[in-house]
Amino acid sequence: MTGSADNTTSAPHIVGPPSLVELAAATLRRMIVGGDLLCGQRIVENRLTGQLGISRPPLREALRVLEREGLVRQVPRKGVIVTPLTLHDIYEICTLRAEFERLAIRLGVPVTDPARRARCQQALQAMTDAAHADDRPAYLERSFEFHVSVVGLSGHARLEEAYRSLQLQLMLSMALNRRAREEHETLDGDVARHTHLLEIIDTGDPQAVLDELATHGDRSFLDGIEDTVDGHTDVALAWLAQQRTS
Amino acid sequence: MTGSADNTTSAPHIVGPPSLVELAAATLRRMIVGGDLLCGQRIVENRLTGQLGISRPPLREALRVLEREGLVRQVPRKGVIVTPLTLHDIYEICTLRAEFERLAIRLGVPVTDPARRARCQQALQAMTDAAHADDRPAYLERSFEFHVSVVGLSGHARLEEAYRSLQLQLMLSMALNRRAREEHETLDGDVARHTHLLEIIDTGDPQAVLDELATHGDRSFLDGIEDTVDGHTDVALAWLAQQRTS
DNA sequence: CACCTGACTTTTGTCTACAGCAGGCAGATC
DNA sequence: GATCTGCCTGCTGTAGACAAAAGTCAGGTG
Repeated sequence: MTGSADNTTSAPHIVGPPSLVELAAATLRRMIVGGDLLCGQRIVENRLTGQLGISRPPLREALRVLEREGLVRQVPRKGVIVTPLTLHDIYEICTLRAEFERLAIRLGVPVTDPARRARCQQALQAMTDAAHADDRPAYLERSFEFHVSVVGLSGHARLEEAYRSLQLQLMLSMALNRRAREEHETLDGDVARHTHLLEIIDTGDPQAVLDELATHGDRSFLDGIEDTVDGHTDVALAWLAQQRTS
Repeated sequence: MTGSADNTTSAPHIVGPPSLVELAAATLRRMIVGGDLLCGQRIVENRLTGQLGISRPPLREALRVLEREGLVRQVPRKGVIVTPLTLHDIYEICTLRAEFERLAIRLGVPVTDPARRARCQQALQAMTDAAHADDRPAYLERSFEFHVSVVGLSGHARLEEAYRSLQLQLMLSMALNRRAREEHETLDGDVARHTHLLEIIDTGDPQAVLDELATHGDRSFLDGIEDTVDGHTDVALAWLAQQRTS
């Protein structure tokens, strides 16, 4: 009626949000999961403002966001540190992430909305492109988005958000031993595994997808992880042992 | 070695954190779930600074926190509004919350750590006290904490956190029709139901707890909810119909 | 009479500045 | 020589102020 006929899509923002807060949050996420900031390392606000070229208020807001995402921990009057992960934390992250994936598959397979399926396909394509370009940082992000899109098959935005947070923390865990990321030689094999996963999803059989997911995970980063972290809970140790036997 | 012998507990902060951000966030949470701020209502920062007696930076940080919790929605350059809930949102919130509870029970029952069991008992006691004092706002908060403590039986802090966020959004949903909160006559009956739940937990049978939870929910707030919200997805409508038949 | 256009007001986004607390270090005392 | 106390630096927490963008309303024009 009042013009603007192409506003049918419910896109919240057509043009990227120029908010310094989100920019800073995104940059900090990359720095943390990329290993530029180590677990337990203290983050001094004034230090980062100079590094990012912004002022303290937006940086502080970004840090609040990252705190809610579980990437940093804020102690009042003391400062903020990159979340120090214990073995129990890693156990929590991995198991919950798997449970969320299972739940999403249970709710979202067989796929009803073609748009969701298309989103997975698009993410997989982006992954493939990054693999062919041998751009490992980009590949990691694309892989991240693909997994999120798979969880998005459930149509539950809140589940997707919770999963996104856990996935970020998983990447933080993986950053603990940098070695595991180097030995991740076969990007193409990884792409093949994900392509296969999407194929199984297309069959519409939830159980088949769950079975595939059970063996899908990349558990190489767990090698020798108990030497680099503290917090050896008994349940965590039992879980770790079970992960290695299967 | 260097004195301070009683520092065995890993308490992060002995004295409460006097951070204005957390204070403001807590106050805003109460205002939102209490119905002082309605869904979709716009929040003007300067308005609230005068109301809370604080400055804008801490308020903005608090709003970022609440945004991550799903209580408010921030649109760049436009402002922040209380999250407008659709029927599909309510469907998401209720189903995911139930799934998280089921997951927590599966992971946490039978109870291994006595401290977790004690926490539930303590929360239940606080609920009972609030019921006897007929303090409904306090009862709502205590009930909230009890449910969180039950999920905490799983020992998964991240699951507990995700559940806490969903529970908050559920309270936001309940605030949609204020009538449901008034008709909530029998506080004592509610206490009895929760006491019964804890007793079943003590039996150590997860399936029994799941069965109890299936009929435990307070679904009265769903009455006529489809008239007060938009976003009638087909899955949401189907779920709503199913909720009423069972 | 309806619509467009312009300036105005309100509100958000950001920056700079100041107050208060925590940790470290030097000096004095036992 | 060891320990305790007082200062001192640095950082966080908060406040106020400025600039830019969006919404609003009045006025003019077709």
